[in-house]
Amino acid sequence: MLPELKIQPLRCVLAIVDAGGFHAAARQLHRTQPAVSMAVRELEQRLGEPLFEKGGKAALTPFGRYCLPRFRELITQHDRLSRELWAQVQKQAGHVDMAAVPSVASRLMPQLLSDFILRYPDLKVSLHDGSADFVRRLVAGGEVELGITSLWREDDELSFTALMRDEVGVVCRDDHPLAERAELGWEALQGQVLIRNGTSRLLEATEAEPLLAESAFDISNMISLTAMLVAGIGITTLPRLAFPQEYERLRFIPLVDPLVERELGLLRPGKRSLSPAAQAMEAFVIESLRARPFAIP
Amino acid sequence: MLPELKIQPLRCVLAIVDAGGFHAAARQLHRTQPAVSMAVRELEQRLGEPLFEKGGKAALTPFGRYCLPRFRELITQHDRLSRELWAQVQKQAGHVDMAAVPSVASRLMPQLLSDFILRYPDLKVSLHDGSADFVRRLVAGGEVELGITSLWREDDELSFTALMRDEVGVVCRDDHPLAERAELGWEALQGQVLIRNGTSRLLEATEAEPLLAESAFDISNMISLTAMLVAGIGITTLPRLAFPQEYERLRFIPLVDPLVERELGLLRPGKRSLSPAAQAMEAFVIESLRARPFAIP
DNA sequence: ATCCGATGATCAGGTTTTCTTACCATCAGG
DNA sequence: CCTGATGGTAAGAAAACCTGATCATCGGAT
Repeated sequence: MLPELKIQPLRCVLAIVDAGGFHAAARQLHRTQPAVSMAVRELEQRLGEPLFEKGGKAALTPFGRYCLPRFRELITQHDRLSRELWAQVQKQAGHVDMAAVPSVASRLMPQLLSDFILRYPDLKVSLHDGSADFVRRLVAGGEVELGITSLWREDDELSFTALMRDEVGVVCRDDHPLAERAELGWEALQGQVLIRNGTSRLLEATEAEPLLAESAFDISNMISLTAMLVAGIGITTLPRLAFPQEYERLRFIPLVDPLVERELGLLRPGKRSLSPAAQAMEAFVIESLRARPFAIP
Repeated sequence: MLPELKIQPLRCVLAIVDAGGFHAAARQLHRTQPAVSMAVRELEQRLGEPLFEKGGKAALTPFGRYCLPRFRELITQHDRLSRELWAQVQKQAGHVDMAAVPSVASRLMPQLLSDFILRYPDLKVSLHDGSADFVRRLVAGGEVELGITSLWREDDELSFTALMRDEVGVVCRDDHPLAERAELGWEALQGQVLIRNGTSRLLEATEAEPLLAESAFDISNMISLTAMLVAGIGITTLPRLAFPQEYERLRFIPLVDPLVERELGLLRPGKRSLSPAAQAMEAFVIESLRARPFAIP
């Protein structure tokens, strides 16, 4: 029952009024004059009421005058929306919610994000950080679109792209007997006070697993963990990227027997797609991390 | 550069989401399913970004979720406009500005307007009143769309439809020598104190014109005029419709020699058209006044 | 496992809409 | 009375759109 207004004919009406004539409007719209005429006529009989006076000149009827500002308003809204969506698609606007494991968030993301906003100055980024499982749940639940984390459980809802290797090593104070060693095997750790942490599960299912059973502490908080290490209470194992370089007295000694590595990479929803802004971020992360040491090509 | 969004495809997207599937949406839109599919695909490649996930189910992409409320908003605006214009055309909304000569405004319009709003309960009317010339200027200037008045000068910008005859008569107090006469010729008025008024020009170019030269007063205000008549200061000539019936002591005696009449009718812009509401009023006025005594068929 | 019903996607075909080209009617100014 | 504007009109071409038939996939029932 209600007439379906199309945008183009309305634009014609505006052009006719603004340009002051059918010919001028046609030129402005890159159409021919009859096209404009017919578009208007079609619109008029759809509304059941003429918009322009019949006699020669392009003068609005009272009804036309009534319509004009309303047409203009609708077209304005349309154009605003069109521009807005276009900006999203062109990555000139938008928002990415992402998450990363703490080591990545603190050691890699600052540089990466600063490069990112250089490339996409108009995109906004929110970065959450938390344990690998936390990151996984955020991505799976759709609360963030991307995660940078280590994979530990396959999930066919999610897809993981490995990007970097991160080798596990032993962390101890500089006055520890092992501190000057260039590398270690797991036997060297036997009998040491080993502090477990969130990354210790990387040792599971390796030859070094027995060590975990001996460990006296399990500290998940990084601040607490480093405090204990600095205090010389014990040693721990950490991936290199998680090793807090800013503590001068702590040393990182690679564990070579067994060689334990975690794979850091990008976690994204498996089948579902990403917002344009997140697509940009995804490509950017892959490109950036692939260009770093320890990258997985 | 900017994509031109059409309303229908947007409506498709909403329907798919609301109905939960392409088939259901097609049913709801009275289209076939391929039509819906293609409309969406066309929209997607116009935007350069998919709105729905590819795999089987009808699930929105993040971009689709972003778009959805905006699409909904634009469609709402469109429908509001469509409904509004439709109401105007169907005379279920709108406004008429009109003007009438005082006699008409006070003697005919009350009943006419009350009938009008019964027929068109949702239309609003503004009624101005003033001299015939004032009414003509309002119509010519576009300040009102319709006037009910007497015509005295042809104007090819305006068009006049005669609707009623209104005969001129003499008005005097009930104790005046002429008061009991059933009709008069102009000679009977010679020597009387004649008060001119705004309608006296109707006598110009008739045999009675000499009377005007003798008249001592020219009173345009109706209240003042009746006060003078009631005071017995003189007599005047008035069209019957302008004769103030509510004064018991005043008498109206038709002037039959010469027979002077004014033609009351509807004045409207000549070439230009009327708003839908004014069209309704125009037809209603013509129909109403044609059905009255002294009508001009 | 297999069948079945439901989902969308795809494609050829025709219908409708929309545009263009060419021509006509009217009017104003030289 | 031409001339150069205005818009309107008609026929054919192009584009957009819709339909009907068909296909691939998936999930649940048997």
